[in-house]
Amino acid sequence: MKKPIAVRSLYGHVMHELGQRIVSGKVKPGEILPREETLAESLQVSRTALREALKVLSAKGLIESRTGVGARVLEERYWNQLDADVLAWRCASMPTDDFVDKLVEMREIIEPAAAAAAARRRTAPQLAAIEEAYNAMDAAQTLDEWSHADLLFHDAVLHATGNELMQSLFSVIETALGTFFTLSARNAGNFKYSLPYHQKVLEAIRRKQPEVARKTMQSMIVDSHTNLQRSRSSRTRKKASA
Amino acid sequence: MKKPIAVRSLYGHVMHELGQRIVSGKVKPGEILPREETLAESLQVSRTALREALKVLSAKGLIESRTGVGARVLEERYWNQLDADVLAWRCASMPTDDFVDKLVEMREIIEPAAAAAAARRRTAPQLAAIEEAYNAMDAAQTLDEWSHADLLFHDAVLHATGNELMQSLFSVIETALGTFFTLSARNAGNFKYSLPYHQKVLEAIRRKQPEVARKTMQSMIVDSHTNLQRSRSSRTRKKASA
DNA sequence: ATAGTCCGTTTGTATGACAAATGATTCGGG
DNA sequence: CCCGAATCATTTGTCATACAAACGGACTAT
Repeated sequence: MKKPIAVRSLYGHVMHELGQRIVSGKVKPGEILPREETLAESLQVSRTALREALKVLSAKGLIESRTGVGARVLEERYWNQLDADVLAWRCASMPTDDFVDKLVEMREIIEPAAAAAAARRRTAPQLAAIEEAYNAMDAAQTLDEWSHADLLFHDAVLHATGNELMQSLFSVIETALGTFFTLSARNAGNFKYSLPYHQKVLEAIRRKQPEVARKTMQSMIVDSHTNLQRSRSSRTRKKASA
Repeated sequence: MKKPIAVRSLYGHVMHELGQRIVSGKVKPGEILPREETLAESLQVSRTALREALKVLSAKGLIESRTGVGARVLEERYWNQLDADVLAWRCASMPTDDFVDKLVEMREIIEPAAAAAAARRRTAPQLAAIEEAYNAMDAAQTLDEWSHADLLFHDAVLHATGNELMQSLFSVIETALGTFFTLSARNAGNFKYSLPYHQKVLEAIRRKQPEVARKTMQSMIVDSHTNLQRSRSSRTRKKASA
């Protein structure tokens, strides 16, 4: 789930700006950022605000500051790739096909297992939350309403596993679904095509049938991936004919 | 893999102290921390250092600072549970059996899938890295050497998936294995008992046999979980007889 | 050639000041 | 008496400045 507040403070803007520069590759791993005073000046903020941004970027594993040397951009293997901000920055410009595939692979690993665990252990209120999300999906009139309810559904399933480590993976699912909605926005005709899948998952979790839940969730993801590839190839064709 | 530097600066100490207080439950979600000036004084640091610690804790989703109100501890669902620090704080005092089970569940979901993906896509250098780790495990004389090599092995497998999102889950495996080594330190007699499993995983990845790799990894985790439960029940018995 | 020392550079920490936002309190009108 | 609006105290947000500490390269003496 999203953090309560999403407003960006001054330091937030700076962090966003620098984070995006790093993730997008405008500054590459190994490079040293300009010294704090210079950076602060070029970004029009005080050194204090800049330093808070650098501290957070450092916590996300993007940079490492050392006395007397400066802030070095770390290699990608040190990046906190599951961090919601890092994921968002990678999707800021149109995400690579390659990256989309990786997101889907993560979903294929996480969500079927989560659905199975939820079917085994869900409590009544957890089931109710899933059902509520499903009903919202059913009632959705616009793509926006649908995508919001869809996120709620998948979050509720993760929550129903009763394993909070699982739920922290929501950032990955959120990014994957967000990308999917963006890419498939043009063929918005039948955005509710996956509703039956969701219903089957809900039913399997209600009836405590782990393997049914797992397989159905698996099918849903594979299916949505297929759809994505279709819209991807049409995009390619469009590009080639242009 | 660990970050290059592990030394703790002043702000690091403060962050560690406050983070542990929150994760351990000494201050509970919903509570407001003392005002910055007071906190800084009681921790013997300047407000500057304190604020950097608070910013990072805020980035980890543990707290939320609001002007005129103070820093509120957020509910656990907002915590960045996969963060290496948060995981470490949860294990700081002897981890709950409940938490260990959750770690194992994550391993059961992640690692078999990772082993399968690695068997499908590993490059020659990636395989070499896994093999090197295996050889180090084989040659290990002490529990320390073994655990270090073991971490390298599992990290190399994650790396061989070619999916960097996968590799960021290493923090979970690291914490799980670390806990395992701690809990099973007393019966350190045959700490190398899982070597054959590792060999089979290595071979399956070498021969590009995804399903063999998946199943073997799965068995290894189940087996180590069984071992853990054994040492856990002996601990319980000891406690009961005391 | 090499080890040790010096020195400039850059981050780390401390301090003091003010701006901005929040929530409670007070005041005024109905 | 009730309710809304202005006011005020409190707390974080941002800025500016100063100095301490660590790092790396240059320089020196052996």
